[in-house]
Amino acid sequence: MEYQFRDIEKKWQAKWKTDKAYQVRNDFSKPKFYVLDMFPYPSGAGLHVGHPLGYIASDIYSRYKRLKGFNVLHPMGFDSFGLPAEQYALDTGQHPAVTTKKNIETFKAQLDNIGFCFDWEREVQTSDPKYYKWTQWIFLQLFNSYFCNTEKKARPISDLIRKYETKGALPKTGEPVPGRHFTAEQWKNFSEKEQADILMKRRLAYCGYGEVNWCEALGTVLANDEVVNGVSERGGHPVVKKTLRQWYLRITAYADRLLEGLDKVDFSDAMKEMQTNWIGKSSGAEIDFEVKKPAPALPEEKKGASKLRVYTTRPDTIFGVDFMVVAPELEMVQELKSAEQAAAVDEYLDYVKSRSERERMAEKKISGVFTGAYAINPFDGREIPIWISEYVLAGYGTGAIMAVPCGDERDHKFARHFTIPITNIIGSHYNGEEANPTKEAILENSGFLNGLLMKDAMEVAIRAMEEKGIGTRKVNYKMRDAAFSRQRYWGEPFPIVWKKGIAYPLPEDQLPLILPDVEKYGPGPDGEGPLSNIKDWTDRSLETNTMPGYAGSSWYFLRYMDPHNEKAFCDRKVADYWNQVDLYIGGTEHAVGHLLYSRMWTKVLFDLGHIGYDEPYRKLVNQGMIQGSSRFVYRISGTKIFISKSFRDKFYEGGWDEYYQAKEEINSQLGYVAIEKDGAISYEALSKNYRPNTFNPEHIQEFSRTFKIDELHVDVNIVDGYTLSIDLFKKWKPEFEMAEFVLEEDRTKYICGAEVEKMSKSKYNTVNPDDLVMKYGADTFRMYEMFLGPVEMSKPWDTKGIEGVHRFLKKFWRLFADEIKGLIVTDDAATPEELKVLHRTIKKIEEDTERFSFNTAVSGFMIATNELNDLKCHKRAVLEPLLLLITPYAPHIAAELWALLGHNDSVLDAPYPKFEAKYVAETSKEYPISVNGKLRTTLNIALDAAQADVEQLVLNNEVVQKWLEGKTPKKIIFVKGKMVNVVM
RNA sequence: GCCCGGGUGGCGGAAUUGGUAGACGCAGCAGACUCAAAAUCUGCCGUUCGCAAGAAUGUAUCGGUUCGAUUCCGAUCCCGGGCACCA
Repeated sequence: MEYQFRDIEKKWQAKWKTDKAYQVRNDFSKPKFYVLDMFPYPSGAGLHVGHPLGYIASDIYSRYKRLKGFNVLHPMGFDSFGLPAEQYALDTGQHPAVTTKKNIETFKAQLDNIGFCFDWEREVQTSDPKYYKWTQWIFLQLFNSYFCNTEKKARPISDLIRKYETKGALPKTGEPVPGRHFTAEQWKNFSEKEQADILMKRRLAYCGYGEVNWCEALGTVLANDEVVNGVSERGGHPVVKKTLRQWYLRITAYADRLLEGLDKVDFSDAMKEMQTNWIGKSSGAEIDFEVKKPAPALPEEKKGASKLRVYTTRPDTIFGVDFMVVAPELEMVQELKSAEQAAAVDEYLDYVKSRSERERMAEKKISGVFTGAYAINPFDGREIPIWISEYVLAGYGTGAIMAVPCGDERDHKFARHFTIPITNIIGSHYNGEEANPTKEAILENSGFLNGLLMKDAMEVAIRAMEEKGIGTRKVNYKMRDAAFSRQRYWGEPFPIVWKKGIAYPLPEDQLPLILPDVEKYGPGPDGEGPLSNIKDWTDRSLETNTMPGYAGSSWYFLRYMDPHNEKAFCDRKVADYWNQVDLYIGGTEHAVGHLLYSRMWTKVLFDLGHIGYDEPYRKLVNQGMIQGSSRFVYRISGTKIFISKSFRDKFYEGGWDEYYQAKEEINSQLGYVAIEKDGAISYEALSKNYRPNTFNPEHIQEFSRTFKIDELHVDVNIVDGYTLSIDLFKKWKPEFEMAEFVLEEDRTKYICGAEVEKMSKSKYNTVNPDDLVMKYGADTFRMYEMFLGPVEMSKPWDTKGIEGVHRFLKKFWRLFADEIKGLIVTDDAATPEELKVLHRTIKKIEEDTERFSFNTAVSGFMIATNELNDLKCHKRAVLEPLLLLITPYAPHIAAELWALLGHNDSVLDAPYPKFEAKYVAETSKEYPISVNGKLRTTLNIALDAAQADVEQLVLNNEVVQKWLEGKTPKKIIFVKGKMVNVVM
């Protein structure tokens, strides 16, 4: 009876499917455990070996928890709205729904092949109307809510309306500002449009005009996290700033709670830091400076405000301010420029406009211009020149800064560049060459702050400013509200109707608002989405934008709990039962996108009372990326001659001797002169490899040149390690059919070059899990992916090692069954030694599985199998528990053997073996004995021996005596059951 | 530039967090079985010296704490990831 993994796996997968073995019930009586994988975007390329890594880890953990008696929810679905499907539709005219459906089928087949325990009855697809009905519904919750700043939570917008109707909106202190503040009476007199505009400024999902990241190539806006280095994350197209009507999520309102929430969840430090940096909280002060304009460029009546408000995190440096900088985009620049500086300022503004976001980021040139105006330092009356420069961002703080060159690197460079005198307020901490941003210096030249430590001066300065009424404490965030609309087709339509410029939510009973079919997927007029091409749609005045990719993924974890509910996104009782995701597995690439959005949505749903927790994921594990290990072949340019790697190395890195040697060897192997004396490719080499009808001898001049070597990616699947399979290579592509090969000098192998790169089709370094499952079985594949190393670590894929894991499973099988005799398991009683192996293994596997150390757990199975093999142990008492231990890792082989052992129940629900310490207990132990920390010998010592006896035993030992040379040791150290150290 | 990780054999990686470094696997070498191959099994496998027993040395580099350091501290050098005019 051999290990027929293919038959076994097929059989059990079919059985589990008909038995609905993976069906999960909302059984409130059982303890629950929720394991979730970040669901995939179903791309056309299918799975490669990198994708299942996280799924295998979560699958093992789910199955383990199930054996431990938990009701485990481990669902899977598809993030099926998104750009690539639409791009594909644009190119081919195929409806995204069609291609998406096809891709999902491929994905599911591939996943099932690996034997995951997903309950497909709970599958969700974000592009399914039954699903996006609730995405739209949650959007309406966001639209119909505002963030209450006193309670720090979302509340229904109706509460706000009631407040406006009864109390209006008046400032707590000071004078009301027209346009911002109003009485209840005024509110009632506002037109509907005026009221709607005011409310829009508070809604959690709101529509507004703003600068957005516009990507012309994709024809849509992108959220900040979708833009990397000034180009789009997907496709790398240029991105420009554009002012457009857009929908936004008021995620900034939740900045503090998103930050605080990080303390309650188990994410890696790196992940927490990425989110913290993205939110970018800083505290400081806003300070008003009086502005003095000597010769205004504008007529007196248009002069406007005469105050400049800046934001700073270092109010303690107020006496070190040597100039002010205002962002060029700010309108107040017009008011600030003086008559004689007006031309220079205008010229600079033109220059700034001409520069793209990309240029600005790529070359950080120091540039700027003096406005002609001065600010007055409120404490010493000093006149401070006001400049404009692009290094100050309009969108952060007040768009204006006070520059302290001795303490800030950028200010320092600016001051140096424009030779602005620098005031030193930190004494010897400033060396005149470089700014020093320290907070530890004692202040000098700082008026009433003199002699104070900077850290302490901060408070003193803020208080003084508040007393004078010229400054206030202020917290700022780098994070901006998230752009929430896309001018695309393949996304959720907004359940919004526009009438006379007012956005009305669609009534709930009209959801879902179904995405209509379109004839063409191209953009509509004025940069609007494809939906604007549909007459029926525009006739109904429906919003023509669609929601971005992250809409559906922001709440999907809730839908899995109650996927077929048509009355609610999820029943409250069910949501309470399954509660938070106990374990969430996915890549780090979603750190500042998906994870932040989904945390925000959860908080909103919590605030509005729809669910009972405000963090979606209790623990997050980031699986590493599996990189591709690419292989290269080396072709002499213009020929079909491929040279093995060592020749390329000799040509590239070797000296003249190597060069001539390599050349001779190449010519000798080919049997004709391919490389001439002068290093040119011979006529023969060229003509031999071109078909006569395509090669014109007249072109000989053109072709006769010093040779170059082309480096070509070769499909890793036709390379064994580094050795190229020449037969397969010739068949791989028609153009290689006639290829000639120069082998290594032993003339047996063609060796390829190698490099670690991202796995991708174009680099021919992808490995399809289907092929490996076919060749070695799903169980081997699962265990091998885990064996590769810690789940969190990124590592290059190496197919070679899979043999070792496969050998192990075959050996494991042979503990139970024999080729000739069949099942060889006996009912004999286990020896103490065998029980020791078993219980040591139980302990190890359980600990390793709990702490996610699946690679060492697999090693543990291998060690146990080797040991039992050595002991020739084929006893049921030992093998049965071992079988249960391995079930989460290799469910198919476990199920088969479990059945062979005569069990009728399912191995998936068998009780997990219990570790019993008594079997591994020892009476004596071989102790390492070291002298002065150096290992000298070992001694067998009874565990219950008194310390004095052990000391005597150690001192009497002849090896120890030899090292002591008759001297008495200073002390003898006993390391808790581990070793004994004699200190001289 | 700033902030996180991390540097261990030919390779992937272990080391219960201060206690025999290199588990387990791959690759390699030698051998057994076989007409042969596959499969399987056995032994060796950081470096140096040695026939061997053994000894010395060794976890990026240098220094420190300790009876004892891959682990803790300081400095330096590399590699990976994130952020990048956020005042």
